[in-house]
Amino acid sequence: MFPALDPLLHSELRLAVVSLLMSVDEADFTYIKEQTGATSGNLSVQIDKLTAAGYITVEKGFKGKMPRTTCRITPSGMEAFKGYVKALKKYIAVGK
Amino acid sequence: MFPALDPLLHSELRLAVVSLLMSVDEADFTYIKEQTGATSGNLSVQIDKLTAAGYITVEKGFKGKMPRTTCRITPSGMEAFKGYVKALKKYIAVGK
DNA sequence: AATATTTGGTTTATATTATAAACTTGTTTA
DNA sequence: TAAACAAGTTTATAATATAAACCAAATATT
Repeated sequence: MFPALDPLLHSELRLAVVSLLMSVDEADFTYIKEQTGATSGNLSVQIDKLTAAGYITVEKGFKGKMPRTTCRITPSGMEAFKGYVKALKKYIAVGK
Repeated sequence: MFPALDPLLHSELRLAVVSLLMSVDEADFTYIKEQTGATSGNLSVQIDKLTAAGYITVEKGFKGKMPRTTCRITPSGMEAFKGYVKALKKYIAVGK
């Protein structure tokens, strides 16, 4: 009746990050930080967790001389997101 | 862009409990436990939190000689649930 | 030129949370 | 009457989210 919710995605910030990455080809740290309103520390930690899970990839490079961290969602991350949304709908579709 | 999610509802078990109570007039402890698959301890704690928040009410009585705990959602709980669902949709409606 | 500030993060610490394990009280059954 | 069961509650633990503190390099200021 109530399927388990992937704990990696059932987190406000991680869900926002993955949701954002679903809608764009890539996004860098600063942009994600702006869009989500997260603190750097929190974002850094959550990006690490998503990376460790294989849900996103991180590429570190430079924009001019400044460091730049670019994130992308992986096919596995897309699947996980879709699964999470599907599961969640069992919770929020009242009276069905 | 990503609205805050009510932390009281952003919990797998509490969300299941509230979701369940949205769909019925009332439900007792044992029934909720069956439907959610939760352990008694966990359910007891989460029911307390929802009660403290004013999202549900708890009525203790007896069915014959056995104790019975009946839960109902409050108007405030209904509002909170609706708000949570609305906020959540910003996260799961990709590409909109 | 030296110093201060900003950028782009990482690491570490803390406070909260979810969850399970252990316990309690009373009831039914063998 | 003793064992098992019902219906929970309380307490302990492990995981989590989050913020605070820190760091290195680049840029701006005096």
